[in-house]
Amino acid sequence: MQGTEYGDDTTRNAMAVELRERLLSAEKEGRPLRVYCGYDPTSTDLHLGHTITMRKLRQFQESGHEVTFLIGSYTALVGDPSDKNKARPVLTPEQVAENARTYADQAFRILDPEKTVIRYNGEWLSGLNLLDLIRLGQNFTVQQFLARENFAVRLEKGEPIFLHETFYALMQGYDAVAMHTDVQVGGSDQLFNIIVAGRKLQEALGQKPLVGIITGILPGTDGIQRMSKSVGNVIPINSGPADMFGKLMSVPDVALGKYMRLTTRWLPPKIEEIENELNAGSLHPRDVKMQVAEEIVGIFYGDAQASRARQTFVKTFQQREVPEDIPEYSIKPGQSALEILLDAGLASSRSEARRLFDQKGVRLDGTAIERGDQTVTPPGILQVGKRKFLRLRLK
RNA sequence: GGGCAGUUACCCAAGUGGCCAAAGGGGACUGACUGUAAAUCAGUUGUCAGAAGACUUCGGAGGUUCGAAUCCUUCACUGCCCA
Repeated sequence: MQGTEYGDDTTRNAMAVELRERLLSAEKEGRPLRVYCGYDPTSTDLHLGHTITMRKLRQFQESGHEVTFLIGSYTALVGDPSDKNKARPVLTPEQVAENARTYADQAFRILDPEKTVIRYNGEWLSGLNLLDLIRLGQNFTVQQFLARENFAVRLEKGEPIFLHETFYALMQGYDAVAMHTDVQVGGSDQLFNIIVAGRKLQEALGQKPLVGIITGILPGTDGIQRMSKSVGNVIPINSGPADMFGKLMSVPDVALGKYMRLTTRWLPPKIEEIENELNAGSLHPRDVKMQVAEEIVGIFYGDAQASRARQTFVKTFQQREVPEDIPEYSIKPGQSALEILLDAGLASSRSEARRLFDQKGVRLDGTAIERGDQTVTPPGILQVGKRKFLRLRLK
């Protein structure tokens, strides 16, 4: 139960007991537990936050249980109200299909492809008719939904809560039923969907209620808010080793503990020791963060890449050197510096580009270019801000 | 269905006829500094323009006015109260 987080100890203990019982009974029956976690394809990228539950799934996998990576092709059409205080814009089936396509590949950076079952909940949800939905709804009261914090908050603030948002929990609960789930993994924001909706529906439909494994929530690069695409604080799995390393380094120091606990492979005693030394001042937060970054990049890209990413970071940002892998740009004759920025996508408008020049944010081989209408003679390295580089050359 | 309130830039939010490209906060960007792309401090943050200036923007459309984010009409959406 390491790295889990329930709202209260009673639930936690109950779940621990149930998990133990379930493991025993499954063993007697000679079958593996059916474990799943669902992911809604609301964007094309999975991010670090998603990987916490994926690593839990991996643990079950390694103990020989049957793990399903469920893509919420149908639930994504509704949008989970759990992770937001606002209604989520409804996605079109085309968008969902597009996003779903990329998910499985990314998931296999963590999960064992041989042992993972991939399913889409449209499989069974699309077959429900109105009567089925009514029957599902008979198991819940409006009060139960209004008691949920995110709905309560929105109600309080006078923000709209659309009826279809309440379907989400029903749909997810039905997923558990459709797959005869023994164990469901999810973040603590899923507490209601898992513990209330899933278990209740299973019981109502004559199944043994599942055991919920509730994991902690990873804050995003701002260090405070939960990592989520809509907040814009994500570290995507596919961001590449160097970029992932950098993004990890930009996470505020206060979030270090959570990152160590939720995303590294380190064991609790090691983490505690690090924290003690941090508090005592014998370890530097920056150095710890570097270790964390290297560890996490290593999980996804391997140790060699991780150590290269670290070196690149040190060179670029600590020693202010130019990194090795930078995009090239071929200058056209007579092209001004401003036009290069625009054309290379380093500025989105002429005004923005001009501001960068005014703020001395554009440098050629280390010397600031004062005016955008200057022309530049390649070869040379054009730097915009601290982290954008362009290797200029003549066409 | 009826009554009332509201819809402002990336987000939150002020502004109720000219001084409004529009306060403030958040975010983002740039710089300084540093221990890091953390923290802190300063600046920038509609577009086009080397300054002056011009143009587009305050839910949509239309109107009143020399002049509108601000007034009127209408449409759409949201909340609250009543049914």
